[in-house]
Amino acid sequence: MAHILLVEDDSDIMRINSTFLENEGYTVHCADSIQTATFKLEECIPDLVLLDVMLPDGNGMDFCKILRQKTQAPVIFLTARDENDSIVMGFRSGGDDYITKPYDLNVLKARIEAQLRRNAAQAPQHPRIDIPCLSVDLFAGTATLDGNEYSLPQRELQILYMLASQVGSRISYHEIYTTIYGCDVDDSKNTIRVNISRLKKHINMDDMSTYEIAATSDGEYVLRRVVF
Amino acid sequence: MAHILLVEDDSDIMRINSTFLENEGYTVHCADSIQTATFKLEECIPDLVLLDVMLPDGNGMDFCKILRQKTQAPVIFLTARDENDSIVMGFRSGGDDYITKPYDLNVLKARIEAQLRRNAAQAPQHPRIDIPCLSVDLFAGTATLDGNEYSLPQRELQILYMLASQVGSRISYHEIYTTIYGCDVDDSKNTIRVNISRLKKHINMDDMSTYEIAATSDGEYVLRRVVF
DNA sequence: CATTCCGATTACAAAACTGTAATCGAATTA
DNA sequence: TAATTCGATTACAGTTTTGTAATCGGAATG
Repeated sequence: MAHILLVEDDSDIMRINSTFLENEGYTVHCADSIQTATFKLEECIPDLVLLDVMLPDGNGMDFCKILRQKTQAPVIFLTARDENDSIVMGFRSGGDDYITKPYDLNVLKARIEAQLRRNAAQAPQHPRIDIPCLSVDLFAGTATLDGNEYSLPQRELQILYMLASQVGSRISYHEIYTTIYGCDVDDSKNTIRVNISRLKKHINMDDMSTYEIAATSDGEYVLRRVVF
Repeated sequence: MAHILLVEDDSDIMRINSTFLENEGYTVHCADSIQTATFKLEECIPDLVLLDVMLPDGNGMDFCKILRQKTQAPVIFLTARDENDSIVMGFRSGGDDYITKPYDLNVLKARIEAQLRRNAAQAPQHPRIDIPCLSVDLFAGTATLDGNEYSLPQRELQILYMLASQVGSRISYHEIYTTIYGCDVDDSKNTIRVNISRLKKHINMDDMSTYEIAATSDGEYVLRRVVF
């Protein structure tokens, strides 16, 4: 379950909140000052921060800016003030939500859940190329051709990625080599040839596949769709 | 130099255009009908297509749609008609530009260059994570920490990519394993541990680095920025 | 202080990767 | 038909990668 860092100097509120949140299943780390909070930040990794604006040794909003260098965890401000200016400043300093005291504990819970959900939702979708019948997933190191997935070694993946990112256009072996190796050498042609050969075999690219890798007479390659 | 497929049934225009373009350094493939053009498409890989709208065996715009299944090469329509309807239809069928006859050959040249430039310009920028002092390039298979670039093996790269994509948040070894291997097994913890250990050594991550990989007591990892 | 526990690191061996070189094979030319 | 050329494929060997198992080392516990 998520870890919550609660920064609050009023001991009653602190106790009520932490008890409530622990009962809800959260792991709660408490701090009653900016100094303590800074220290806590070193040992716990909060998934969310509840931050009182008025603290004995400073302003919660200022602390929020510092906090942002350490974590992207959502910050919910807790405050007695509900002037619009204050709210605006809270968001501007990097806050994600703003709750004014007194508040209902179930509202607190709902807002916490909303923030955590939002954070979890930003699914880390992998960078990939997706064209009909062919996709290349750089993260997974795989290619899917006509429904079959193959995991490819780096060199073959890089070449297929380059070709697939410009289906139907010529790419010279020279360009491929330079992009992959950062420089060019005499024998680059052979290296690329061998790796393309391996690639074709690896992903079972044959007459039945939707795509073919064609070589032109002057050292260029093209991934092209075979249309019957 | 670029290859141009010229589809035009008027033999005079054909000759003038192809001569001009060849003198400009392009390789020109000629077709005087849709049938011939379809055939040519199999043997040449055009970087750009000049397409007459009125052809003996059909409409150039219809052919354009078919052509789009084979290549993303820009298509420039050539036509005597300059009614707006026709132009709109041309673009709608997948055309990239529209030139009305009679036209100046230098205008043709300029428009061709513009299309080719545009196509080349869409630089295939690699998917990467970029956060201060750390970047991960999935295409190149490299990571740059504090200015030093290291090329990493797939497993380490995958882990670093996951951690870097959510700096400061907890990620369980369970989640890492599942994401990378697609399933989970009993001994997943050890595998991840070992690979993280390798990763740290590989990119020289130490006390002086901007980031550290912290492990929590319940099997979670966090990439976090070290702030002094 | 001895013991236990657990995460981090290291060791190891099988497997995979990959550049280079050799071989093949079809098309072209003499 | 023989020779040649050149791209595609295969062979090979050194290196890297990687899961598993062993070892280390600090903290907690008895």
